[in-house]
Amino acid sequence: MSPQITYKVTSLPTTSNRQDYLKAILSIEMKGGKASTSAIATRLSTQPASVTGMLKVFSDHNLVSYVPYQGAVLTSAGKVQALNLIRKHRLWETFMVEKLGFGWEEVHDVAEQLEHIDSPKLIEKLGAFLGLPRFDPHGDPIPDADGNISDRRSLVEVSALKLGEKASVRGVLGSSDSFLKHLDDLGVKLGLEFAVVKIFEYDGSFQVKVKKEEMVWSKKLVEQLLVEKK
Amino acid sequence: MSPQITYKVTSLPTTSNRQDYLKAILSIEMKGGKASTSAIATRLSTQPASVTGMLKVFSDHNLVSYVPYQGAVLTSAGKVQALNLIRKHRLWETFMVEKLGFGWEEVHDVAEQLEHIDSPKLIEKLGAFLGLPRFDPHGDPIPDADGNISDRRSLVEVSALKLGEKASVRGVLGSSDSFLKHLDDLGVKLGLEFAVVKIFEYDGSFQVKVKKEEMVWSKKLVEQLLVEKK
DNA sequence: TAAAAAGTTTAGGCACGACTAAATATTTTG
DNA sequence: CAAAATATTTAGTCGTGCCTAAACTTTTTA
Repeated sequence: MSPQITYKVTSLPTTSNRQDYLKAILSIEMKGGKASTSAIATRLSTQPASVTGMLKVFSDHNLVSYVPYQGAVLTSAGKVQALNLIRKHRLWETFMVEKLGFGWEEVHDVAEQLEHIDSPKLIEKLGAFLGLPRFDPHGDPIPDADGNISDRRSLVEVSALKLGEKASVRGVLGSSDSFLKHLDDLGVKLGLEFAVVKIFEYDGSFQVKVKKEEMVWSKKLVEQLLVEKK
Repeated sequence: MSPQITYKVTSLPTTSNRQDYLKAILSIEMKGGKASTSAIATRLSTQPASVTGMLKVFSDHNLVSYVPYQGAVLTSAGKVQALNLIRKHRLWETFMVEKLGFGWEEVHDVAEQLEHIDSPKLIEKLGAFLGLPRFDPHGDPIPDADGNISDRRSLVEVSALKLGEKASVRGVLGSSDSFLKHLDDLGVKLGLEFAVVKIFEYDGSFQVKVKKEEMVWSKKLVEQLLVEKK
């Protein structure tokens, strides 16, 4: 019999606070920075000493690899958890804007609460209900259930499209209530597919074809509407 | 100048645990019982000593009136809070069943989490999105935003209707997944209005008219479907 | 009215996570 | 390369928000 080595099995209870730490680390890493103790502390408005304590806990549970004085790096397990939080946050935001009629700027704080609801099945069903969106209404990518994340840079404004190109609506720039209301009036929703039929150089507006119908989008509109090329 | 008397203004931070206490007290009161220390303790699976401590806190903040050894009675402020929790719980349950396709029996635990989300506007919009339902899919009444609550007893099974009566679907008895699925297949949703056109004594089934269309509901179905008479 | 039941108080504990102060390590810079 | 500046860790405390166990008090009931 070879000797048995036992690792800590008991998983770390997920508290809302710990989840905030994970998100903060991911967000620093995604911006290309190093998740140093002080960078995390700044982001969470807390003291470096508090961060050190938390990083040790995370390290013990394999959520980050942590070498003293070297900052934190998410392990794949930690990354999965953090991406899942972002997924939940953005799905809830999408739900509030798309289904409940909230303005974009109102939803962030409530989503901060909702993202801590623990029910994988709820998120699975919510995602399906929303049509498995890959971007939230602000154009930020929503990680899928496996943590895959589309590239924000694959989105362009309508105004960058050329004649004849086909695309799907994925989000908006800016967050004005009146813009979202305007889109609603026109029947423009996330996922809407269209083709560019004409471009009016004169005033920068675009004529587009949605299914069988054609409509004209103003310069202002085509500069704020994010789409994914087909 | 007359002397100033200062009362405690700082409101009690709402924690999920305290909200559970309020709900427990309301639920005991609604069943007609006295919310004694031990009754509350039993319901929350905790010790009487903990309950006493909490009741003192509540009493200091005017959520219950509490006389030692006499149990607790919700004040109107406490009742408002407790009814609001029930409203949130049942709206979320309705959302999950109606919109996300959950089976009734699956939603309680998640609703326990969701009911603690703090955003009056979210609940207002969710209620509107669901069509301001007055009953959840289980037939239990959903308090409105002011705490008014319809009477469960105003609901009857379809099988109790007489020929020619009109009614609206308000909920179901039992919680079998297959039953809900069956209703879905038939297009029977909360709020559906219909009239009883024929009653087949032979097998207990009902012929009903929904808008212009007629359909037959089996004995089993009419005994499990809760409706409100017109 | 005395024993049983119910309720209360006291004393102490635990998890979480924040903070400060002091010690230590690393990086910068002159 | 050594001092100064900066960053990090350690050590020790504190507060919140619960909990339990045990001793004590009040109310109920037989």
